Amino acid sequence: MSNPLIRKLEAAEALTVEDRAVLNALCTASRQVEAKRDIIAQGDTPSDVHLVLDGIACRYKILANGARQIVAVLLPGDFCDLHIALLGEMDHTIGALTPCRIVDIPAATIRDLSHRPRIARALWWATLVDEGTLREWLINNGRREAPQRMAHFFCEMLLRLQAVSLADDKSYDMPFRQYDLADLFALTSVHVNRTLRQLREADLIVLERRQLTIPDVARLMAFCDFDPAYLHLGSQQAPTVG
Amino acid sequence: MSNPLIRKLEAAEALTVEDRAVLNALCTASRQVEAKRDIIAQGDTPSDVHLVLDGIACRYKILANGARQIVAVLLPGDFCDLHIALLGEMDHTIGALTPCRIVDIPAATIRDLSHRPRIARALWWATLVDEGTLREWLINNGRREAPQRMAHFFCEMLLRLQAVSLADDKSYDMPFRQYDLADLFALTSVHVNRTLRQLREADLIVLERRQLTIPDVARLMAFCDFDPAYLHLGSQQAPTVG
DNA sequence: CGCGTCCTTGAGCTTGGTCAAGGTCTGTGG
DNA sequence: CCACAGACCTTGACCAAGCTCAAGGACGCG
Repeated sequence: MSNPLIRKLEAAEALTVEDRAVLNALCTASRQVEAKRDIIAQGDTPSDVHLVLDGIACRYKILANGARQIVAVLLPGDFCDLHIALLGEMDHTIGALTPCRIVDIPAATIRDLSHRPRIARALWWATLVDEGTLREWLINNGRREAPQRMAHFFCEMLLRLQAVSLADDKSYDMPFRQYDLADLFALTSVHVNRTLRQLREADLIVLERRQLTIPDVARLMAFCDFDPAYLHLGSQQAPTVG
Repeated sequence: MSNPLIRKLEAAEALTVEDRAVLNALCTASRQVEAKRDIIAQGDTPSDVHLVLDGIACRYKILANGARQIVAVLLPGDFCDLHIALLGEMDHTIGALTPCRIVDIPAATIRDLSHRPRIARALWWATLVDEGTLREWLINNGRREAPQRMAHFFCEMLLRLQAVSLADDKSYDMPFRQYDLADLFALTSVHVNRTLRQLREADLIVLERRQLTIPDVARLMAFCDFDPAYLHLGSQQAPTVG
């Protein structure tokens, strides 16, 4: 099986054989986390960085008023909390949405990695892509109404899941319950439910038994003004670094 | 004059004399941008990365429906668009809020910088801090109501402006018009106006002639559940003591 | 087959939006 | 020193997207 981390980083930077060996070595010991369990909780002062090898997780924060906001969805090959290595804080929680296989990597190991120039640049690249995604989410949640907002996210997930072979042409298994969607979009689950119905009635999506199908992907993308450039998923590529 | 970029990066990583010389050399040629002018526009395919030496700018995107969302506020020492160096895209606009002094740095120069390990780590660190700020904004805009949302941002700006000596104990010049605030918070300017009045009436802020004063900083922070950890501003970090 | 988890729907409400009209402040030219 | 214009702020009246509360319904699993 190919290592999803290597697959992802090589989209940014051609790694050496040795780089790949180092990265593979990181992933030898993994642990299993059940769906809906936390991988690491806010308030912890962890010494490890967490990498998703398999499964789908999310990063979220619970506020004093009890509200939850999901701020990232993590797929195989994604680091949950790279910032711990350099910033040493954990002010969010990482929760498993589906059963996950997780690698715990000591923060010091990540800092060592940053001495390998290609890996360092690839990790920085990954951080920049994450930042771009966060910007799109801020825009999406801020300035699109519920139907377009949800549509936009469904498009993003289609492409990201395709990149890790978890989606086919036009459909994928939904790892989100409606209350997860609510906390992604800063809506309530009641409103998510009604909005999903609208999207279904407009034939923009089909959603049954946790399987999402997009009958006409181009039409859904047009509906929500989706431009995939921010995901940097490969077909269109960044300038290669000498 | 001390270089605000060096001041910022040294918060992350001790740089060598040579590192500092290289960074200083970057900043020799700067240009002036008037308030409300764009520094670089979305759709451009730029070869330069932009650094704010002086003044206050913001990153925003205008959607097809005409709505604007501001996704970052940039202070002296902040890079506007570091991602261009590695991702080669410009899907947002950078606009000057006040008169700004800007340095244009070729993307290739940034990539060269990434061969200096301390600078590379410091830049990565800066990217991670920006990402953390974006997460807080997503949470703030998503799950706090208008008064707390605005209060939270005013607290953030107080600390960030203090870090670059643009704010004193409890007040600073507001670089934002009310419609800028609207596009920061995903509200309308009418609602921003009413919410500002509420905050004023609760004696949480004083805002006159574009000068914001926070009579009781700890009280405002408590009001909006503000925790400054995500800003990673170094030592001075307790709500009560300065 | 019964229970827990999640989904669905209705009725009424609230936060924040829309539209529109004035008001204030500042800079400029007469 | 005044008149005017442009940019921004303020306010009112009304509207709607999305929220709250509450009750059922579907479905998978022990």
